Amino acid sequence: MGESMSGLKRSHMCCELTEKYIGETVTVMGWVQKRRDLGKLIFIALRDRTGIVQAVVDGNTVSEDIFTKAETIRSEFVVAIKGEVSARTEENINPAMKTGKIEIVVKELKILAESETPPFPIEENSQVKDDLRLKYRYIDLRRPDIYKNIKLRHDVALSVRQFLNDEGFLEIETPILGKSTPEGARDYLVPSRVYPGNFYGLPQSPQLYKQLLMVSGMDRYYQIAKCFRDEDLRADRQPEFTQIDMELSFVEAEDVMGINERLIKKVFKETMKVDVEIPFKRMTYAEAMERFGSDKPDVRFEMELKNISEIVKDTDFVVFKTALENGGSVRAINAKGCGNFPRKQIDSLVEFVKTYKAKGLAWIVVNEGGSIKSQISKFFTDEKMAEIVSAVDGKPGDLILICADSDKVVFDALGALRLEIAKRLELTNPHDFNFLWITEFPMLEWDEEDGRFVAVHHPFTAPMDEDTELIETNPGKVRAKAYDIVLNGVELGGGSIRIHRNDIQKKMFNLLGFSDEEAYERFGFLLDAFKYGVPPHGGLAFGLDRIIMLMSNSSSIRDVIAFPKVKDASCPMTDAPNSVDVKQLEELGIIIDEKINQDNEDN
RNA sequence: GGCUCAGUAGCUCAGUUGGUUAGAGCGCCGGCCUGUCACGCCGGAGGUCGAGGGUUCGAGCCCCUUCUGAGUCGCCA
Repeated sequence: MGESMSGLKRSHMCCELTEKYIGETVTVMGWVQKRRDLGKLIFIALRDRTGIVQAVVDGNTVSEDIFTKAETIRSEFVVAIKGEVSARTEENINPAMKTGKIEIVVKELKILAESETPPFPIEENSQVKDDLRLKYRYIDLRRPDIYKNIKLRHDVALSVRQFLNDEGFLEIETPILGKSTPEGARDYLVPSRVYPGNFYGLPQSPQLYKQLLMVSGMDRYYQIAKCFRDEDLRADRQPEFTQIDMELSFVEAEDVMGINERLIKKVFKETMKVDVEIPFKRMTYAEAMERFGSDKPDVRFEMELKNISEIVKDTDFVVFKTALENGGSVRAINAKGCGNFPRKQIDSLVEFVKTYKAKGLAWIVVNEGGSIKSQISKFFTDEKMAEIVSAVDGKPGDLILICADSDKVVFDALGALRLEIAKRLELTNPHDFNFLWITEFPMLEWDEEDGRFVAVHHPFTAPMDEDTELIETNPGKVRAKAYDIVLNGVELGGGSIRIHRNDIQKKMFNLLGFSDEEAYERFGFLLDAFKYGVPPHGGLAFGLDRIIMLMSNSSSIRDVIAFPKVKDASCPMTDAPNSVDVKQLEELGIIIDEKINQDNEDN
């Protein structure tokens, strides 16, 4: 049972205490990181969110009552300590501790709460498995590295708010209970009690609301907004996540990008003391695909894709020939210095690209002295082989990897392979922050499954002025006023200038396969709003979690979210989602399928 | 939904060709210790080897099924 803290008032956080407090009486409260009991002398390492300070209980000078109490202390007990800050003698200084030059000589000690032995050690660089950490997340959050991430997240959010405030933005909340708009990601649904059988949709983003706020004349809006997507999880994807969401009136793409460059510069400077150079590099979507096989390239290293279709176009090699005949391409990357990869490693690269639907990889090793070894050399003359090697600037010791297929497969496979090789060779430095804008995205892409165009960004993205004509003639070629911000190969955010003309918006919906009636059914409120004076506007949204993940060099987004979910979107701590009372369901007019009930029991 | 990897003490892991009573470090419990800070020394407890089934004289190890977690592909306008 814990003692009352009455009579004691905390005077300092643990790591506030430095040499300048020597001689002062202070009161600190926190968790016991460690008790080191030397018999008649007991050291207590006391921890709060600022760090650890050492307290010492001297059996010769302290009352027997306090000493006995100190002997019962265990890890993670919550204690209050009042005592005098004292200098450590030279030989007792601990240079590894921020407070290592001082210690608190205990005068009063209260055990405010006892603790069971924690299920895993509370220490930095924990190797404990994720599910256990998440079941006891409140303990996991005591670990300094996770605390640092949560603190960094706070600092970033604060810095963002200050910057946007200075730039004239209003922070405005938008509804969580909204209208389901099943275009794109799957919505989370919330049943309505008042209208049984009807549902709210949780927002995938505040997109429509922020555009309406522009119609309202709010001029500049931002929100640090929770968003929800009912799709499968990944290391960098959670079902609920946070966006720094903004929208501006009377702006062009350049204005939005400019403001966000300055925002990033300020945030990195203030929270990380990192200088980010602005303006960021720009690259069109087409260039990014051609050079890196990705619309979010990691440009910290080269290993660029080279199209060698022209060189090999007359080949009899059936793999290349088929790819080219079907309108695909043959492209290569040069893994510099990897010519010594053992066969097994090359085989594993071949297996790797199969994940991306590539049928295989051709490879060429450039030997010392310039001769080459390749399983495809019998299909090509020495001159052709030399041409291929020189196309990717092959030098002795290099490994050239070639993929032939449809452009999509080649880009996917080689784009991913490039990253995989970089990972194996440790070519990237996580402390380099290499920002990049990707621009001129295609507005639409053809969905084979649905047999219709779908919006690459979203249906409110404006086409580029010079491509407006193409909407009628060649929709697939229309480029959008859309821009993504990419950091070290991770898509941090994206935005666009929106359509602000009703006629173009309707055309867009028609292209996406909606009749006027269907478009009205879904987005009528937006189309109506646009009748009453809509300013040209555009905006952008950052994935806050991903930014913090990269800033903190975390391997998963989970490490920067206080209470994240695991892979099946459940929470091991609270056991959400859970079944509910029949009564609750009845009120909502919901009947659970017998088969589902059966499945749940079987599990 | 597919593929890959993992699951052995509270935690992190080892466990050989299938062969005696399943081990280590840390942690935990008890004792000793006045300068520790990865405290030290002595002693101790702690195991449904994820679960179920099978093969075998014998299974942590082999086979099948299944559960849990992670990564990834699909998916994520």
